[in-house]
Formats: sequence, structure tokens, C-alpha cells
Amino acid sequence: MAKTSHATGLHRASLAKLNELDAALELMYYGWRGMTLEADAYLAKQGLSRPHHRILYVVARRPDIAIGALIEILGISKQAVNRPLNLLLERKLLTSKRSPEQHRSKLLRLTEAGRRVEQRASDHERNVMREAFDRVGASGAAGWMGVMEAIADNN
Amino acid sequence: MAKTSHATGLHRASLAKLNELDAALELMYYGWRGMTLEADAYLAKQGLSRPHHRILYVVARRPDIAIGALIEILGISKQAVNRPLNLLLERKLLTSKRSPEQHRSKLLRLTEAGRRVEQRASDHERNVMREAFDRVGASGAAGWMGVMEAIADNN
DNA sequence: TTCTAAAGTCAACATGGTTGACATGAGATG
DNA sequence: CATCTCATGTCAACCATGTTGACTTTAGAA
Repeated sequence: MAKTSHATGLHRASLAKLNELDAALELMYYGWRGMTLEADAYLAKQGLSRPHHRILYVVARRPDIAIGALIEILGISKQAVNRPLNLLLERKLLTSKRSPEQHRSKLLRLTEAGRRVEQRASDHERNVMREAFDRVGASGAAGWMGVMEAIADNN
Repeated sequence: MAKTSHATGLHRASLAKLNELDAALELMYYGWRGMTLEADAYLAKQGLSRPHHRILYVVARRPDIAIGALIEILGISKQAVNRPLNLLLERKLLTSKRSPEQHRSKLLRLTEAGRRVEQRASDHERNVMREAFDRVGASGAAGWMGVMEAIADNN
């Protein structure tokens, strides 16, 4: 299970710290990479990538979401959503149907296959998080959540 | 200072949690975005972006680094490094010189202007981190570091 | 019937990354 | 000296992900 840092050609650099908080910046960078690495590799095997996963993730948690709402949550333009979304529909990982009362909006849902891909990709990420939380215990996990909430709400 | 979540077109989605750890995945996503948001806006004003900042960041902490070592730390191909690196040299944010004893390698250094840009961009990120750490206190900060180290070393 | 909002589509473009192929410059070795 | 090798530089082709702008289609609402 121990992967070498060279597998990705990337390793946590031993850089001189110019500032007390430099370690935090680097941890954020390599932490993000560390969490997404295996999930991205899995997605790539399926011919998918991060934007596809983001769509599947959101639709899994908001069945019958309209495209407009999806676009707002993803924070990208409808044109940017269009390509990955169409691929997911073609590949039958998603279905879209007109709402009975709101025919304007198309409502998105995962198919069984879509649910499976979403779960497996997200599982890779959750496993990384679970291992990390296990290593530091409940209080460390709570600290992590507190910091990340503060950062996330900075936008 | 309070920015609306709509400024970016992106907001923390109120998504149903299918899994206990979903909150952690979302926090990582929005946390990364939150930390880099202001720095990216500053860099964009300078006509620069994240890859330029990464180069400046590394060279600031490893003066006289050779290009090959830089490539390895960044984890991208030399061709991908080439364009942003050349821009930084043209803009005189970086200098390169042949090493006296190792003429093969070019050694990179920041100019004063480069140091200034690097500091300002990194300051935006550090400020976000500092505020978050202040909000949760030392034990929370320690927990955050522990979790992020575990994740970062997962690669 | 006409107005409007949601969705879809098309074109052009920027950026950041990839591989592959090849040129150059300079130390190392026969 | 000649040649080998390695670090670097450069060029071309390509792909993915995003952008803006312009336009069409669809269908509910006025």
C-alpha cells in the first residue's frame, strides 16, 4: 500500500520555510493532491475526470436537480458544464427527463451505473480522509473541520 | 471584507449527505478554493496565475535551484514549466545564470520584483490560514496539521 | 399571441497540461 | 581530440477545461 512519492513525479518538497505559515500552504497543496490522487486515477480508467465526478457527486445528493441549479453549485458556465454533462448522458451514467409540472427544466438523476462510479470515486477520497482522521483521533478531526470551515467560508 | 458567496458564482452547496465523510470532501474542495481565491485574484491583476506563483514560491525557498530540480518539485513536464518560466524571466521576476562549477545547470533566483510578487501572493494565502487558525486556537490548528500531513503523505 | 426564462448549441479563444522529436551546450570518458 | 551523456531548450501536435458571445429552441406566462 505504501506508494512512493515518485509514482506521481511529485513529492513534498523540502523547502526552506520563509514564514511560519509556509508549512500550512504546502500542506494544503499536497493535501489536496493527496486526497484526489487515487480518485483521479480511478476516474481516468473510466475515461472520466474531475468535472465529471463533480457533476455525479452533486446529482447523487440532489436527485432531480435542474441544470441551472447544478451550474450554480458547480460555479462554472453552462457551456463548460455542457460537454462533461453530455458525455455522462451518452454513457448513461445520468438520465435527464422533463419535469411533469415544470417542462422547462430538465431533471437529472443518476443511473445505477452512475451511482456506482460516483460511489467508487468518492470512496477513494473518503478512505483517504478516514485514514487521516483515524490517525489523529476525534479531537484532531474536529480541529481540522473547524479550520476548513473557516477557510471555506472565506469566499 | 465580507464577500458574498455569489461573487465567485460558487457557494457551498447545501447537499444532502449520503455519507458521514461527505462533509469532509466538500470542506476540502471549498477550503482549497477559499484559500486560493484572493491570491489568484491578485495574481490575475499581475497577468500571472497559479503555475507562475508555484514557480516563484519554490524558487524563493530554494535560491539557485536548477531547472531539473524545480520540475521535479512541481511535478509537471519541462515543456509545461517552460512557458510560465520564460514569462517570469522576460518579466524579470526571475533571473537564471549558469553555475560557475556546473555550467550545465541554470540556477534560478528571484529578483526584487519577483520576491515582492511572491510575498504578496503568498501573503493572501497565509492571511486566510492565519484567520482560520486564530478562530480555532492552537489545538485546532495542531489537529488540522495532523490531518493534512496524513493526507499529504498518502501519495 | 407575444414575451420571457431555461436550456441547448456553435464558434472562437485562453490556459495549462500532455508526448514526441530534435537541437544545443557542456562536462565526462575513451 | 572524439565521442558519449546529461541538462536544457524548443517546436509541433494534441487534449481538456474553462471562458465569452451569439443564437436557437422550448415551453410556460402574460
